[in-house]
Amino acid sequence: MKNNTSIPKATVQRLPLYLQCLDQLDDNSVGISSKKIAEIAKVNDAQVRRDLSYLGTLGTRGVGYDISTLRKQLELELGLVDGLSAIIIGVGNLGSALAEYGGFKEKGFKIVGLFDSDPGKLNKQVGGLEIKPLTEINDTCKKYKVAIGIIATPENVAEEIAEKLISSGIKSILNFAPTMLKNKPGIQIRSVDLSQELQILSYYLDRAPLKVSK
Amino acid sequence: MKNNTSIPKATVQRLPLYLQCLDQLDDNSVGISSKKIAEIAKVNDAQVRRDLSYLGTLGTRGVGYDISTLRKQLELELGLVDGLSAIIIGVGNLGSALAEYGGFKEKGFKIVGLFDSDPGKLNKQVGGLEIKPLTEINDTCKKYKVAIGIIATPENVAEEIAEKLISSGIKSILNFAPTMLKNKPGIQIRSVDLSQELQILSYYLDRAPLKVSK
DNA sequence: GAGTGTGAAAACATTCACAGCT
DNA sequence: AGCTGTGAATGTTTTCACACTC
Repeated sequence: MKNNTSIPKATVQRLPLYLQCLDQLDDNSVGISSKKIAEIAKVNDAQVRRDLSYLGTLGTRGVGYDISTLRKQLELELGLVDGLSAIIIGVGNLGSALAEYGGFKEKGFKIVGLFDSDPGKLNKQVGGLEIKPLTEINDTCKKYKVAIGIIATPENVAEEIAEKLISSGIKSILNFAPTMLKNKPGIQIRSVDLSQELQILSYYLDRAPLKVSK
Repeated sequence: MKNNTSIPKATVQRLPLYLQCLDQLDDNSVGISSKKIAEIAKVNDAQVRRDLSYLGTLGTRGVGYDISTLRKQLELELGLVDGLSAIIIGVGNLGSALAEYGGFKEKGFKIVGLFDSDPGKLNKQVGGLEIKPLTEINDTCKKYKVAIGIIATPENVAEEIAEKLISSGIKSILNFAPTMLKNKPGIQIRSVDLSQELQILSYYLDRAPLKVSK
């Protein structure tokens, strides 16, 4: 399929999942079928084929997908090829955890700055980086062409931090503070609210065995 | 609307969001309109009304929703009323962050146990709880009727931890390990993969201004 | 006038089922 | 025989638009 039209949102959400599936293949196999991916990702196999077809004609009929080609294409489509830089604002427990989280580098992201408003934390090292004051956000963004800002501050300052990030040229924000940031045009915001995840689980508690509207 | 039919998945995902919106109302207002909620939650206002209508007839035409009634109903529907218990397995950076994360108690969840396989961590206190060995998971689950298990271990042990949790009677798992857990019938699993969130943001980087399929 | 609740329409997403390639 | 890619069918979600209530 020729790729002019843009990829559906629902598909974009699953692409990282497929990438994860590939990483999880223990054996050194070379090819994989949509059925196998579907099994690991827990989705329908037609779904996998349709999703992957948005990336181009990647598979071989009767055979399957070449793992290395597929991985490359997924990374390309997701824009992971040239190691995006990110900074973390708020180096409390969560911020530290993120700073030391191995998964980011593994997936091609580079944390290039840690920032905190607490003077007591300045110059401390976390995950190999020194904690800097908020005033240096702008410089770091310029210097490293930072693509993504990760907010791990308390909720009450998240909004002003978001504005600071945007004024430093950042276009994408991953927000861990449990607050809804205001919409800014042209800025991508994703929020991960840990409590909300628990709340969703809570809804399905004990109802799981009953028929739930798919 | 009488509520026999079950609430759509997409709606369930948004209910915690609406709850968050209410918490965020700084002023001591008593009522709120779907339009206002929509603005904060960044969704369409008809969506808000449709979603809330699944919980019953909560609003008053011409007036709006009573905030306290609405909050109560949201909490009821999500099953948050009787303070669910959760345990955390893996007390590394992320596990510690979760253990000390205030948002959980605030939203009515109670962390009642921390577990780690590292003997060096045993008996240390984190967030007011002592770290226990994995062998005690089962006892704690029974004693506190633990509803939810939170996995914050390295990926390579996540699967076996999941099985241990299930065999201790846990029906809902929140998985932070970057690995796809196998499906178990009757068990609810939600995964939060931090890298995947960044990857999704990465896709929309610099494409945001272009027309992206909604 | 303001704002809900909801049919009906539109948009989007998933799944089936099979032709076509290896 | 096995597996992809994709029309067509189906299912789900969102949005419109308006009757109805306060």
